[in-house]
Amino acid sequence: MVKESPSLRAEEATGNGKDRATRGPGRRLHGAIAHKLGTAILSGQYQPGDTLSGEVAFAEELEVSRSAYREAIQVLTAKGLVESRPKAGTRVLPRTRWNLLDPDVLAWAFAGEPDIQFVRDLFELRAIVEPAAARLAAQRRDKDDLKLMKDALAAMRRHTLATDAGRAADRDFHNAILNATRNDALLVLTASIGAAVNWTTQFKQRARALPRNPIPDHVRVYDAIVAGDPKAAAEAMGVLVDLALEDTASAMER
Amino acid sequence: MVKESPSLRAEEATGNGKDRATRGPGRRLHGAIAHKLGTAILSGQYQPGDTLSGEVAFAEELEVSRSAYREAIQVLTAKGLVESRPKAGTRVLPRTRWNLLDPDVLAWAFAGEPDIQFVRDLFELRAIVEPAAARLAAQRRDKDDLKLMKDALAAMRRHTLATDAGRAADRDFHNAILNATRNDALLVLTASIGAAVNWTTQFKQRARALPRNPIPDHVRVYDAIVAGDPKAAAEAMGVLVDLALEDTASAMER
DNA sequence: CCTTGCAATATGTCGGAGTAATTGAGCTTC
DNA sequence: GAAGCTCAATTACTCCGACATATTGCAAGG
Repeated sequence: MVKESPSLRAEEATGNGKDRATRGPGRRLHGAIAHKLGTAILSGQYQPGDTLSGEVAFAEELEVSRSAYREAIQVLTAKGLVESRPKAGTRVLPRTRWNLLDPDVLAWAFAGEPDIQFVRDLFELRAIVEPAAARLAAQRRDKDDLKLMKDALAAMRRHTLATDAGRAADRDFHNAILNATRNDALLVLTASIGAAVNWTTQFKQRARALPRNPIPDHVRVYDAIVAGDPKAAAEAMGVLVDLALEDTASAMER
Repeated sequence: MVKESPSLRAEEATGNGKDRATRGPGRRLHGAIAHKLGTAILSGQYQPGDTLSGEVAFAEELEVSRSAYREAIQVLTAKGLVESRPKAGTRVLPRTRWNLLDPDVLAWAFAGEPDIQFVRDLFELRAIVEPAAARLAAQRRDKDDLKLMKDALAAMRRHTLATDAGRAADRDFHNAILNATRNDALLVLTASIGAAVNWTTQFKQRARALPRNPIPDHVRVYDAIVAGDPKAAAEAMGVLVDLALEDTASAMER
């Protein structure tokens, strides 16, 4: 048995409890374990069909109690990543069983080197859903929705997409659109994907300076929604997503 | 506090272990608890902001160990339904935090009387995604995909939608289309929604005899995909979803 | 080839020690 | 005297390790 000093406990031992509670990988110990195992699975370190042999062995290796490990496994099971059966051990399920749209799973998928094919799938889904959302928003928005969009747009103008505040404003803008659709299912879906994709945006930023000014494209979407023109809103959002895809794709190919 | 004789243990006490293991609400004890609490939350029995006060109190009331209750809470936490913090108790999160696209959450949502608005949201999402999926399938399908669709279609003809086998064939047909898109994200999303919606299909069946023969509509989709005509495939799938929505809506209004 | 017994392993249970956060009392300040 | 702040006690979650149980894969024997 090799002591690898997994540093799961070490994090706690440093007494830096505040950080762990506010923005650690998982706020709690089992959350940290779930994060560790989740990223290992998503990164392909464990293949579907592999077995995480030994409840006790794992608990010892990670230097945590069996309870903590068990609760982490419950989390992974709840997200469809693994399945535990007596005697057989805990096995990684085939990819089709994974809840790829779960925010945590998405976060784990993008924790390491994101799979290019998966990123493309996500953008494709986004290209399907977001224009449709813009269409619905153009039909159903009220004054409050428009105000939220306008404010977010103004914030985007003030800061740029290179800053945290700017990216937050971008998220706010898209969220305002989703809210205007009055569709909860659409909201949670796109919010999850958007959050994950924004991870790749930082990626993109790191690769090179922003190649174009995104404001005019956003304004076109906003104007169409204000005008209550569903067709124009969908088309404007379509080009927005396409451009984002282009930028990300070219950034990842280098 | 009312004693409601939770009967979670009683199920085990009857010695009917096989049933619980094969097709119970959740295969395991904590799964059963998660199902119970999950349906209670989804049905609005617990409102967002409410607190499930007391780990020990709940464990005693349900007559299970604290560990089992705790693992169930982990599952709910993983799905974004609740959040546990020391001293404050376990609180139900606002609806926007829920992973509404999680298969289990969907199942819980449809366990009782499904919320009409939510069903409409789901159909709306389906109406957005499935035609787009058909479009992609028409572009990317290969011979094996077509064979799967053809077989499923034949099975649908043999059995009707009134039988389990027929509904399974329907699912196979749609899954074959999703597989042909070569997009995993699309696959898991629509599979989840489809499964949930099929719950309402049984509902529909219970309400009245099937009002129309669904085969011709399916054939139109199939033909368009065979021909490699994306536009026609998307349109044909669009009418298919619309008709399903109509049927379900009229069935729920009575 | 099928059945049966064994053993390995995950599941369920329990109670206690530890820890973090809320609450309210007591104090200080204006 | 009222308002705001500090701090400690309470409270509930969190983690732990050992024990009991049930399921199942595997192998031996019919």
